[in-house]
Amino acid sequence: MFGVVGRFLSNATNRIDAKGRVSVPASFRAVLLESGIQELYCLQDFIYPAISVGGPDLLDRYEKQIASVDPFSPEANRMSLLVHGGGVFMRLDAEGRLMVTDFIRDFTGISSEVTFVGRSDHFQLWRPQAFHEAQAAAREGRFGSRPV
Amino acid sequence: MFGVVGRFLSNATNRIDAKGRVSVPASFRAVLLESGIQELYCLQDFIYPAISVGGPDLLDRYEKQIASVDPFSPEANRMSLLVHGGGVFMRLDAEGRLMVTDFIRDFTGISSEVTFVGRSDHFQLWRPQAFHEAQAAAREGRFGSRPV
DNA sequence: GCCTCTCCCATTGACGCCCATATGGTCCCA
DNA sequence: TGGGACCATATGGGCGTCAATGGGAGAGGC
Repeated sequence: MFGVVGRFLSNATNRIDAKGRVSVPASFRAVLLESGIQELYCLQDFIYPAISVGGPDLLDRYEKQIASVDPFSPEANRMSLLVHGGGVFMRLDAEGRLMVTDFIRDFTGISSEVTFVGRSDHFQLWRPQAFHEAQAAAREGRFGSRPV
Repeated sequence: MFGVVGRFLSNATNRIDAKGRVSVPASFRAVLLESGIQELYCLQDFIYPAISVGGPDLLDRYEKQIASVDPFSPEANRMSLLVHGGGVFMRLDAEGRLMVTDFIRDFTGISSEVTFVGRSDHFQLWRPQAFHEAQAAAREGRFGSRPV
C-alpha cells in the first residue's frame, strides 16, 4: 500500500485502549513483515525520552556502538546501563497491537496516547507532546529535553 | 507541455473535497511523470509551515547528509527525527489527487484549500494565506512565521 | 481463586479504486 | 471568423476493503 519502501517513516498517534494495548500503524507493520521481524527489541533512546523498537539487529548495532568507545568511559557505562539494563523484548498480538508496559510509560511519560515515529531502520514510541516539542526544538538546532 | 517543463514552477490553489482529497496541478503532475516519480516523499519543511514534496531522491539527499556524521551522535539523532520522523511516502490516486492527512493539516494549518508552490526540483503544500504572508515577508527580506 | 495476558470476533469509520460530471480551453472546418 | 466538436482538468460521489479500536472468554501465573 505504501509502495516498495522498506523503511520506517512518518509519525502517527494512536490511542491506548482499556487493556493497555495500542495499534502499531499499518505502514510500520508492513515494514516489519517485509523484514521478517517477529521479535521486537525495545530500548531506551540515548538522547530523547523515547523507546526505540526494531528487530534483533537493533540490539547488535547498539552493542557495537558501545564496543567502539572506551569501555571504562562514563559514556560506555551509561549506554550499557540503557541497552543491557533497559532493553526488553516484545511481540505484537494477532491484530498488530503491543502492550504499553510500565517500562514504556515510566521512561516516556506516555499515558493515554502513543506517537509512533519512523527512524528508517527502526521506529520509536513517544508521548505526543514530547515528540512535538523535540521536533520543534530540533528545527531550531536544539535538542529539547533529555530523558530523566 | 513539450520538453520545456522539467521543473516545478509557479503556484496554484485547489480545493479539498469532502473526502479530504486535493488535485495536484496538471503541470506538476507532468513533471512527476516526466521524472518517472511515483512514490512521493513528503517532508515537513525545516523553516516554513509547509510540506515539501519530491521524489525518493529528495530523501536520499538528506540521508547522505546524516550518513556523513557518526550515526549515534546527537546530531544524527536530531536530523533523523526531522527527516525520518517528519517525512512520509505518499502516492497519487488515478485522477492525480492526494489525501490531505492530519500529518499535513496539523503542520501546515491547511483546512479547506491547498496552495501548490513550485520549488524547481520539488514543490510545496501551503495554507494559502500563510503562503501569501511568507511571500510578502520574503520580499521585504524577512522570513515570515516559523512552523508551530 | 484472582488477576493478567492472549486469542478471537465485532464494529465503525477511513481510505483506495472506480466511474461520473462540470467547466473552460483549443482546434478544426465551414 | 464564428460555431461546434473535442479534450483536459478539476471535482464529486459509490462502494468495497482494511485499519483502528472495543470487548468477550479462555489459558496460565502468582
